[in-house]
Amino acid sequence: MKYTKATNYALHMIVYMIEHAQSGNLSLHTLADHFNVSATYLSKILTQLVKADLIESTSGANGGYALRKKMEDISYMDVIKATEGTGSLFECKFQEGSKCLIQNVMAEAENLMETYLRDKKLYEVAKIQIGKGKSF
Amino acid sequence: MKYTKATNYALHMIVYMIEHAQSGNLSLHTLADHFNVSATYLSKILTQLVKADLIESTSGANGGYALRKKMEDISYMDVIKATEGTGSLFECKFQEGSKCLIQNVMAEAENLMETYLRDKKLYEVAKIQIGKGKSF
DNA sequence: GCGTGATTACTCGGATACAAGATGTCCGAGTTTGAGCGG
DNA sequence: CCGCTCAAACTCGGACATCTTGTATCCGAGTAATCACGC
Repeated sequence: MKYTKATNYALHMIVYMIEHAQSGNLSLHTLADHFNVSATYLSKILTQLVKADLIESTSGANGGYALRKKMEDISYMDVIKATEGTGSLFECKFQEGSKCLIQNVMAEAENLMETYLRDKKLYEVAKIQIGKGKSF
Repeated sequence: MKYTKATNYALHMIVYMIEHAQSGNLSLHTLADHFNVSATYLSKILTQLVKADLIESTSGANGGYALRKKMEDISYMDVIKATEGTGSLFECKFQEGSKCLIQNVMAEAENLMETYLRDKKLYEVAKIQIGKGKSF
């Protein structure tokens, strides 16, 4: 099990959008160029972020993507859930519900990671990178 | 990202082997029957556990699989590493090494889960299930 | 009784088939802005 | 100046194509115990 590339893109995308939050809408093309990804593919990922209410999109000329949620509040977990989907990492195939003791332990472990990532905000990274003048 | 079925099987397999540790070697066929999995497939998983030095296999008549590592010491993480492979869950595709701040945070989160699972031993589950007379 | 060989009960590993999910492309359709043009 | 149309600049979503990985099967080979048989 690995995090998908989509998650990798999405996280960097949000950081980039935080850095350029004052520049108004960012077009798909701009983002795709900057990250060197195909625009059509990137649009799929951004759509996921839109559905998760992290960003919003406006179509038509001068349209594009912009943050929707308050930038200081966007956590790693927000983004990960959007791209990886909700649902536990481990599911016992032998017993239904939470009867499986192994599954309970695994869930506890996942929970640990999850709360950590729910507290960590992407804003922190963006701040630092703005200071350094870095782009991603 | 999800844990694979193989991990699910492997964890239950180890618990079962702890419960039946006194019965000598457990044949592939016995295990496959009990968990209702094809023997050939299960053998692949067990081979991974052998390579991770968690269990040992003896071929020939009366052969089979038995625990190698001290049963009280086998952690969830031992098994997971064996089946899922080592290596981080998240790898930044833009920057090499640990230059990516996002990756560092993700690694920290993973580390949290990992240490938890390294402390948790499968022996605990086996003990409880022996008490209940359960099989998995 | 004692070697020797065959049989039986096992695991090992490569090759391969199959399924699912991640990755990526194509294209047609909808939406908003703004420029151009005629009245 | 107003209103109309039209093109340009955008995003949206479905349908695919492709690649990778997990899941699973088949089969031939190797290994160890045990049984049978002949001496």
